[in-house]
Amino acid sequence: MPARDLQPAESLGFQVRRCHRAFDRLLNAHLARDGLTSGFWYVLRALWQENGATQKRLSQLNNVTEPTTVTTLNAMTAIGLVRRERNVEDRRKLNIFLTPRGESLKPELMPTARRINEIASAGIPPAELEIGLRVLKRMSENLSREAARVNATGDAP
Amino acid sequence: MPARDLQPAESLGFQVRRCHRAFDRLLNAHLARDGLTSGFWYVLRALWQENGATQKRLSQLNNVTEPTTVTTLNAMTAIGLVRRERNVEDRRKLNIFLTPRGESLKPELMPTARRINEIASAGIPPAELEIGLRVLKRMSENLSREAARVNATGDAP
DNA sequence: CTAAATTGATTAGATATCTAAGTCTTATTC
DNA sequence: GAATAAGACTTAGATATCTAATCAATTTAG
Repeated sequence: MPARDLQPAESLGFQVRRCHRAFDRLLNAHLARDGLTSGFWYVLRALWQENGATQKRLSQLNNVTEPTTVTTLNAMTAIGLVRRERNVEDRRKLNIFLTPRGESLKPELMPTARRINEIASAGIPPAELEIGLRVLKRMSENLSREAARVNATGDAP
Repeated sequence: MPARDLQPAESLGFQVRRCHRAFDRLLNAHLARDGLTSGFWYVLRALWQENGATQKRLSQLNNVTEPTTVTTLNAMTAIGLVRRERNVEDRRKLNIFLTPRGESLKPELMPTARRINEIASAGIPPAELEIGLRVLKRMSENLSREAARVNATGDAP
């Protein structure tokens, strides 16, 4: 039997994208009141966990490219959320540190993040949320591995 | 007991974003060979299902704003994938139709989409994939509803 | 039946993201 | 140990996306 079309509604890629847009829009709507964006948010969050991370490390944590991180950090430095510090052992590296202002946003913003996750999760059994999270992690791994392979082997499909 | 920090790894919003980046990168890498982008892809897919949809309808299906759809359709029209046709009953509307070229991409691109979903799903039990899909759909609904509410009520958190 | 509100599409301007290429530093190799 | 390769960051240029404001057609209310 011929495989029937993969319907958008049944495509994981489609639904992940759709869900991402929904999260991102609501998150930005909340952050905009403080003059922040979702891009800033993900960097702040990484630094709250791992203050002093390099730009490369931040890129990996958020799964964005290094130029994207550069742009975001430029904007964040300009408004005084973070500062860059040249690493003395390896002068290629820059370590990124939170300013007091960057630190101080944590108690204000963490509840927002929690709240948005709660809104998203409403009415979904905890056991299913846990599986959903596991599936997302595994898919990210699978896709990143394939992207690395494609890059390495010069784009074999 | 004070709620401990919501770790990025355990945040649905974070993992959805991360996974979206991974999907989008791999999809774009494949489409780039045909001079296409993931934005085109989602419009094509919607039209394969619902040829003649209005721009507003396409925006809703893909959960992007109308200006985004306009930009995407301009680019797609320029390279001859779709054409716009003024609706005669309601002249505010434009119906979007696939050109023969737009039609013809389907048999080439559908297997690619299927393949990327397979890569993403590797090693995940079907039952869990199904739950993952259901969770994503429900979260999209929850978040869209909240975004609509926030817009309507003038931004009450 | 006209004035006001709503709707679909667009334009304008901003931010985020990507790829490709460039700079400077460190590591490797002959 | 000088030449070459690799690594971390940056710059340049392109696309996608968003919000806010505008335009034209239709619907709704007085």
